[in-house]
Amino acid sequence: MDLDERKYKILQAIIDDYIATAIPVGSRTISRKEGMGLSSATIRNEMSDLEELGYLASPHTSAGRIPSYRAYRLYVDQLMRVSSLPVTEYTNLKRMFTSRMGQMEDILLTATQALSELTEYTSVMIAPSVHTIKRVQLVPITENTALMVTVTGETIHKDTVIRIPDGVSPDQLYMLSNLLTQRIAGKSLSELPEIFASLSEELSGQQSLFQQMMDSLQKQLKPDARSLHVAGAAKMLKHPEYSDMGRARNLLSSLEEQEKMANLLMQHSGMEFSVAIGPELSDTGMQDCSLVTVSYKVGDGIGTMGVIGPTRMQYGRVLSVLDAMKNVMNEALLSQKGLPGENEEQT
Amino acid sequence: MDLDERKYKILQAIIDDYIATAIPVGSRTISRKEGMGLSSATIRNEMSDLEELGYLASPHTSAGRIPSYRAYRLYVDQLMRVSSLPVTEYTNLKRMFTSRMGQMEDILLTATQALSELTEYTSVMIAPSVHTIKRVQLVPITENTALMVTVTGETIHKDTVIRIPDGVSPDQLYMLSNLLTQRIAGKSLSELPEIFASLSEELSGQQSLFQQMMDSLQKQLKPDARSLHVAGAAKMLKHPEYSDMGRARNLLSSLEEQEKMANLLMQHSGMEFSVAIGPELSDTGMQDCSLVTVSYKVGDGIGTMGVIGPTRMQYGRVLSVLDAMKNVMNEALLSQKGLPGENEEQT
DNA sequence: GGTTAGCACTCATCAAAGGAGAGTGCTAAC
DNA sequence: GTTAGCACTCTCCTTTGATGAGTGCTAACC
Repeated sequence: MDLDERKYKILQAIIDDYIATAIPVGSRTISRKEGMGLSSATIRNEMSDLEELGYLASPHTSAGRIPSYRAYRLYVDQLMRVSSLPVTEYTNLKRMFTSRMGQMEDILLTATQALSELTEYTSVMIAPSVHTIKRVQLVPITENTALMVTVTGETIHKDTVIRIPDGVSPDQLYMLSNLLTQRIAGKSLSELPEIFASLSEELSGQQSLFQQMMDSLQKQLKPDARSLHVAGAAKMLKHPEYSDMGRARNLLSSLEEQEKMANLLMQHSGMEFSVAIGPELSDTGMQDCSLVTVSYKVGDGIGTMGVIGPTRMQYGRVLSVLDAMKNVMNEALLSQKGLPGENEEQT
Repeated sequence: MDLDERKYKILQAIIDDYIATAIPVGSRTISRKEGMGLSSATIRNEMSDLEELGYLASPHTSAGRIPSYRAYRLYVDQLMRVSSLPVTEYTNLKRMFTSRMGQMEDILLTATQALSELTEYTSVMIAPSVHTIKRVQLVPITENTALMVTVTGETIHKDTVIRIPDGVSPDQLYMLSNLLTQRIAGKSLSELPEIFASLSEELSGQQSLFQQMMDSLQKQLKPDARSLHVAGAAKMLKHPEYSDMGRARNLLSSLEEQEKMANLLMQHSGMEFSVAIGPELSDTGMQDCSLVTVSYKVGDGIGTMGVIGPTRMQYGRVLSVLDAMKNVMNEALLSQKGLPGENEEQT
């Protein structure tokens, strides 16, 4: 079952070649490769073995071989070399984030677009989900409505409209906000129910208001589809595997289903790196794609970004780009706090 | 130069047919149409005239004719009949908005998706831009930063992170917010500079803080690319005009350029309806598309939504869908305020 | 004079046929 | 174990011819 040294080498050469060209690779192509030193006939025999082992497949009798999903799995796990991103590219990337970057949203948007530009594939990103709250404040809108602003980190905040019972003044809302903030700050989602329970005893008569606040807090702490960014979907059409219209449309439709995509990414959340190949994505309708993801941290929140491409993906390149992006984003998010002297890590 | 009754009728029949089928229409097809009562030969003569007048073109000698951009212009301006949306579809549409709709964002998202579903084209939407402010509030985040929340309407609000000078307490921020709100509420962008001038005299020493707030207010009042929604881009691939990969990619890339799209929509902002056909869109890289837009109002803000499709677009249908959507959105946004009894119009 | 039937002509589209090229599998020799 | 050689397979491309839709023109018709 195990492959010997030579088979590994040949398989790697085949995959490398196929990733680069997208055309089935023949025995002669490999035998002519630098450092191979074997005739095409020998390669042919080895290829035949590899096919039997399930690593290669031939589209038809007299085409070359193409790697199977299994081969890509092996490639990613063992054969691939991941070089770090060239310095020039890395500095370019960094520069994109040092210009007038404002909000979290801007950073995510820029990162998503850059990811797609650098890889020539589609990129997806979900904003970090957060689990503790720093501050809650009610901002009056009309007599009977207020905006509930939740600050969950230096850079992340969300809002919902809340209905206010009659006869509650703006100043009362302010007091309430302060009280709530005091009790809630630093607590996690699971602790909220007790806090609310004790609070509503203290401040009885405001049940409906509390209930609303509780509900929206819970909603806000869950990562939602709205925090999903997708960039470079059109880039997929560049790759020959999507010259078939039906396939292309399928893929693009999947990418547009924000909920689905967000869930998919969430599944990989927290994993430092992860690579899902072809059939491993079958429940998402993207059977002939691969998804490479990395997670990044912002404060105590974890976000995930990924690159979607054909199974014949430049895994090595994509991984190095993602790794670089993770670093650059971290730096950007740290410096973005606007608090020189408070940065926890190196600049 | 003017066309007689019969030419109008024939041209209309040709355009209708071409819009429905996307294949060049021949003289026989038209002559067989109900209520035409002319032989193919006669139609042929008329078509020949129409071609000379620039309303028709033939892809090659023995294909039928296809309408020119000029013909579509004429069609939209004079020939087309816009029926209002069938009642069943309208009620379906309404139902989508009556379920648990929360924020403005949700409504926009739903509307954009529905628009694309109903028309089978791509839809775009920008959130209403606003010109007066109802309330400003600073919410402390850390020692040195605060979130500036601006409420500009019952449903619209934006936020930016602001840097706070040392030694300003949360309560001071609250006071400041109230003072600012008092002075600013109901004023428009152009009046802001004076207000700030007089305020900064009163509260000297807080120049940098004021400057920041001023800057972000101005930024917030401008509609930005971030408020753009696009839905159903993949739908374009369904239409035969985009079976050519290069063309399809061009279009999809354009759709991804949020800034460009937002600007394009802004150009049509305020117009009740507008239709831009083919070459009229040439500066956007979508020469062979058409864009139909309508504007909708939310409070004193005006938003714009549109549908992008091939020049061979079902203009009548699209217009009626957009009109219906405008109404439904208005209702949704009114009822969404959560203030029964305060609705300015019928429910 | 407008309308129509008839006919020659044009051109895209489709299917069939044949050649070229790439690649394989097998066999026999090294 | 490795390699050269060769027959064989199958896709891809081009050519060819048939089909059919549609036009433009002319001459006849009302």
